[in-house]
Amino acid sequence: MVVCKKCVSRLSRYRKVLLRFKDLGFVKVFSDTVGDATGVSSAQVRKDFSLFGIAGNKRGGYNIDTLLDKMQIILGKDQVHGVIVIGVGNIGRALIQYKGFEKEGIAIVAGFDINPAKINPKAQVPVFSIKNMKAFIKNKQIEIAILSVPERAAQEICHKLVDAGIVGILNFAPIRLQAPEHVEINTVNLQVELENLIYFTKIMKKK
Amino acid sequence: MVVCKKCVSRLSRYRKVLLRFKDLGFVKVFSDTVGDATGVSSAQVRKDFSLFGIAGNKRGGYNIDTLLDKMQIILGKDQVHGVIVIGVGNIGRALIQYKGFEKEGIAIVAGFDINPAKINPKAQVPVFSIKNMKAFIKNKQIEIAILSVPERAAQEICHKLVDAGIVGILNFAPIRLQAPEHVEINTVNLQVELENLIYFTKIMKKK
DNA sequence: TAGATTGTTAATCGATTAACAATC
DNA sequence: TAGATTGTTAATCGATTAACAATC
Repeated sequence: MVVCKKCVSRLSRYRKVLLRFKDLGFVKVFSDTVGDATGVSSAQVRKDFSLFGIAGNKRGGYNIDTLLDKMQIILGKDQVHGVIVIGVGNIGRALIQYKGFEKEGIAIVAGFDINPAKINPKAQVPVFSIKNMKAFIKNKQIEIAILSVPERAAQEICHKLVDAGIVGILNFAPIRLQAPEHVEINTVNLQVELENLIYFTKIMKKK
Repeated sequence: MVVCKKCVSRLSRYRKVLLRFKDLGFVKVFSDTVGDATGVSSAQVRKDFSLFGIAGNKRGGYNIDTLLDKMQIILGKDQVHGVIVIGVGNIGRALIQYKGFEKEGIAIVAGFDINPAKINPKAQVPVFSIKNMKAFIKNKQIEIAILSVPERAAQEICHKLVDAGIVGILNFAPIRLQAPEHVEINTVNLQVELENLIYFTKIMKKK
């Protein structure tokens, strides 16, 4: 088995519950404990750990601090990752104002918008004109961008981002972005999520 | 094969591109066309269609209007679904203000918050106290809720929602919610998405 | 008719789980 | 030591793709 998106997402979630366990004063955990807390089978937990080169002690489980140290490195938590937000509309503004990522090594460092009324270089998280985007990305060596522009603008801006050096995009526009192989794109499509819920709740009622 | 989340999500996406094709004046499509536009294999498209009981014409492809009519029904677009937002913080407010779902039969009809400062029953999308949540849900027969409260409050409110009759939850809190079998939960975890991008972009650089 | 596309079956692929030897 | 848990291999499960008969 090779490292896939799902594996990394599970790793994120393992880390989350391990931090909580540590907070509660625990020192070690078993694959079973972590599995229960994350809704994953214990076999899956062990397999994931071994996939990422994380070892435990037979009979002794896993030491939480050791796990967290390893995960820290794997998930790049040993450095702060600057992230920019393109499109300061409803969603974009929400993400810029959200403070929850800071302590997790993810810093939203700037927003960009085409609308002059949105621009505010003096704000805590400054918002600049899209014209300045490329220079900013190159200058600060930003690698990851959150794309929250209207659908019609998304593909063009995606090209510009890639051109400027962005290699990871969290896309909120409801389209499949075209980008080179080396660019990683995760799309969050809220309408699809809601339609999914509507479908399954409708089905449920029929039963 | 049975209908799974992925299948329904693909159906949503097929519908999206079909609307665009129709807009462009097309009358019929082939599994290949739809596949190309959505990044899915043509075999998958045909399989999905047949799974949802949608038939085409051998040699003649699929009629777009027929497809859209069928999908309309399957995805519950023949009625408006009222959705409420619990927690009017950054994300919650963004969703309440977002107007994009309206024409898709998804209406955000109210917000709820525990903070009196957030309450505003006169707004276009009114925001009420959480105390009124249960009565509202029962009264308006709301089935779907978007949960955008802080992590620590999420599980308790989830229980309350289910108790009031909610059967579908779009969860933005970074935890695995516990709920009865019949309740459908989709979780959007932005931190996990970003950590995912960080991991894969880091890997890419090593190569 | 000839050619192209659907609809479905069988083959493949990948991910998850079961099982158990290794071992602390 | 005896018992419990890891780490890994084999088995299973489910989803995707290939292939092709049916047919418009």
